[in-house]
Amino acid sequence: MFFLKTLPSARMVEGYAGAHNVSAETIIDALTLMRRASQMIRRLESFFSSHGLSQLRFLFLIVIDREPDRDRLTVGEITDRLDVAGPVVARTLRVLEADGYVTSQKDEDDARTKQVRLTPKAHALLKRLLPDYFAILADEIERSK
Amino acid sequence: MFFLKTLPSARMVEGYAGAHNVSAETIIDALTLMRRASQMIRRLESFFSSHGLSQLRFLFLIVIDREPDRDRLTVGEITDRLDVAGPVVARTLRVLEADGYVTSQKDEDDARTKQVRLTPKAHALLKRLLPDYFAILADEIERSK
DNA sequence: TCCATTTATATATCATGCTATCTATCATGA
DNA sequence: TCATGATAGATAGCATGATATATAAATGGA
Repeated sequence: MFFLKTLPSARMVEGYAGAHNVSAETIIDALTLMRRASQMIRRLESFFSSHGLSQLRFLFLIVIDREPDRDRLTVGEITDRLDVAGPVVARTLRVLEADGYVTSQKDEDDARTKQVRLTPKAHALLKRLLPDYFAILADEIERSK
Repeated sequence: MFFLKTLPSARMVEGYAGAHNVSAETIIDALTLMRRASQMIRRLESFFSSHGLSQLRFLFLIVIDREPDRDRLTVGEITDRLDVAGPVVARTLRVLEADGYVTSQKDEDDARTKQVRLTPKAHALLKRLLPDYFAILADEIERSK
């Protein structure tokens, strides 16, 4: 998350020592990118929160759901696809399982690995949330044009 | 922060029910925006962390430093400029004060408000960090062109 | 004047990110 | 075959975001 409400002007950026190597415009572009993304993420988190989820829990479900030709992933495969540390995945799994969105069971060939799959409740939730999710993304892109 | 390492393809987005109201391309644009910003923010946090700071602590100092014609801000003014909740500002202030980057004192006219100003140590730190900060922003913009 | 309201900031507590470390299981080569 | 190292995942504990609430000072109308 980026935490500045009002970006500096190009003049202000130029005023800072060290900004002379790069164009102030480039700096403003970078700050604008982070600001826009942060506003988008705040809105998404608020949306997910109103449905008892979070962005991470939603994406956790999505990466399983979107896998072609498979209906389950191991914890490690989920960790590979999500940009968070392993322990966060482990805890998120515990929460999603407690909430009845996923089930997990030991792999029968390798007792170290755990297979995670979505419940019907999760499929129903995704089906319900995706249209609004896409609508928010589209709206945020539109509004900044 | 956005937590997906690999974005879905346009085809995959189209495959999801509800995506038909908006173009898959728009959705990909939004996801790309969040992904790029998140990578940028991760890199910045790592940079700040290696200097004993965080993005928030850095921006806290910046908003005071960049104020024209003033060398101090109240806690409320800092909260107005930063996109975090009040209690986070209060705690960040405590940390920055303990680290010797800011000093604070009660306003003499209004005992409720507290004036915060940068120490010479903070000015020196900003002067040292800003060139690298701008270089990272510029590099991240370049790399995604 | 004085009590009710507003304003400025701090405290308490929770949720969730991180790194470091642990346990259990598997694989391999002397 | 069994000790060594690699791999999968979980646990411990910290840092820092959020919301709800408390405290203290200023303000303003009866």
